[in-house]
Amino acid sequence: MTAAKDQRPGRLDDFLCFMVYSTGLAFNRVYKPLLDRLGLTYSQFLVIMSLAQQDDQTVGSIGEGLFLESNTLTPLIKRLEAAGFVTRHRDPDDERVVRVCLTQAGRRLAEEAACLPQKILEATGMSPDEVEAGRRSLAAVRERLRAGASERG
Amino acid sequence: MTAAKDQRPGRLDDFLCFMVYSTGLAFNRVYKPLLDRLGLTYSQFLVIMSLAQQDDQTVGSIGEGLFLESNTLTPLIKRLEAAGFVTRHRDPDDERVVRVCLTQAGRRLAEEAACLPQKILEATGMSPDEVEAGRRSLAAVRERLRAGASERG
DNA sequence: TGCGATCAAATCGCGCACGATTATATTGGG
DNA sequence: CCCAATATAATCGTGCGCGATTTGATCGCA
Repeated sequence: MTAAKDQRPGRLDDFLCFMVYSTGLAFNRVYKPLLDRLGLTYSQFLVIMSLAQQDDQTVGSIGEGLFLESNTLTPLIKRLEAAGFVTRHRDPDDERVVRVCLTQAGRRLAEEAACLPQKILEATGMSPDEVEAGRRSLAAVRERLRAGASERG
Repeated sequence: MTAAKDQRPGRLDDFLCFMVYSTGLAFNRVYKPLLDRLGLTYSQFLVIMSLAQQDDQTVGSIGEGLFLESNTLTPLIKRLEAAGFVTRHRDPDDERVVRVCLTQAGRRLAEEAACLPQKILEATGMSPDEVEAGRRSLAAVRERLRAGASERG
């Protein structure tokens, strides 16, 4: 049994927030060598996947899906443009808006990259049920965290 | 029902990796205003918690617990030192090693900060069982990801 | 019509993460 | 004992995240 007088806080692994944080690091480390071969960072990969699901999006709508804002996305998308994977154009109907589209090279890249999440989960040896259970748990956590934020903000 | 001919990849929310990533962002956003009042970033908070659990650690042992290396930790810990929360000293028995200790101010800070994870989870309204289920799922995911990495690396 | 309010994106500064390299100390084999 | 191998931190460059601010376009209303 645990010593009754032990006043020290629990190990970091006992915190859900740290588990999310450190699992994120672990995912990044698995993705990195695979994405390096495609010339993408993980965040860039997400933008490409978002555009593959729905092309010709604005910076704002990409950000809604990824929970990021223009301060993060603008330079990231410019790097994707410099690499030849996307194009950026002001919307003629509303010059405030920038529309982002996949190039042909971007679509080829998206096809190559689309299988990565599946491949990586298979390589971990987890059952689809295990994966789905974790995903659903986290979706609930994220929803709760965001709900609290919108109450206060 | 879903259209049979829809070949597009699933939404980002269908990926476990993205769920971990975006839940990490959501956690950070909840923690940030609270940690700002203490003058800490989330990573600095983790180092303080690690030292509260076990004081007088080396940079390396802190890194083992947090899954980080000296390239990330050295500048971070120097900022904690500049803020007066920790001290850094070369170990006289092995001058390669740097030992990190909480100051009195650091211990006071740790006491204030220790309740944050609990407080935040309570504020989300999730049941302890829900939280623990998510934590365990992720622990398994992280373990699998790290096991795969050590096989290859 | 004019003009302030609003909105979208971009810009800026800071602090992580992390690969690659470097500096310094310790260890071990001949 | 010496020197190569190893170990520990530190340093450097790049790309996020993000708060705060700025730039420029659109909207609304008097």
